Amino acid sequence: MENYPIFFGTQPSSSTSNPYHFVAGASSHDHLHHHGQAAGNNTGGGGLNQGLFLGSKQEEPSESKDGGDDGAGSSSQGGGGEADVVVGKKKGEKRERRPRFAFQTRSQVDILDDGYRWRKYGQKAVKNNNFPRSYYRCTHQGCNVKKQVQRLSRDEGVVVTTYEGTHTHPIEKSNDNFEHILTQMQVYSGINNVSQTFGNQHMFQ
DNA sequence: CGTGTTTGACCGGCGC
DNA sequence: GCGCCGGTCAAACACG
Repeated sequence: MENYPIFFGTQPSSSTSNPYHFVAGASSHDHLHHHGQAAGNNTGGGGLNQGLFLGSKQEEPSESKDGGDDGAGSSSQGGGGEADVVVGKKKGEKRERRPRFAFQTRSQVDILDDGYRWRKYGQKAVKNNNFPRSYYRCTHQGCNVKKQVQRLSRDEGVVVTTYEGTHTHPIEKSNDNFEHILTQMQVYSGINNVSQTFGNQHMFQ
């Protein structure tokens, strides 16, 4: 994998009941997007409709592709939380650029349910990592959003999730877990190492 | 029977 | 040009 601008603060955070701990990467020019419908759902405490996170794009000179152990070793990366992906098939065709957003979570489970339905379409063992990387695709028709889930070999409690693309449809189901996640999600923006905690979903609109 | 997972093959980009 | 490596395909399989 390339060098994603992921900020990763290894906080010891063993805060108990919640299995998820977000440590997300974002640039100083945060441009979070919200795709879910505004209405809440009838789950009482729910009401969170969460779209894909989008950061600002920032080209970054990738160092060495298969350099050191990616993820675990290289923790000093700066920049936005989004990288452009070229999905060009033919030379004549315009190359489609889709946003990427990578973040890391502390989770016991590999699959964190973010409210969308994902279909697994591949799994590969990557170099310098004992754990395989899983490839998922959104099952909604016409929605090309993909995501990769990878666990760090160094710290198996850390799961790196990389979203690619934006959902063109509202979220399918509410997720109390994800809402709970958001409350503890921390974004390390920029060089100042300023962390910011999401307290509510108003952040995403 | 519909939907999602598993898993080896295949392919393209990139470095040497 | 060749080989490595990451990403995707697709057929078989599992499960409700």
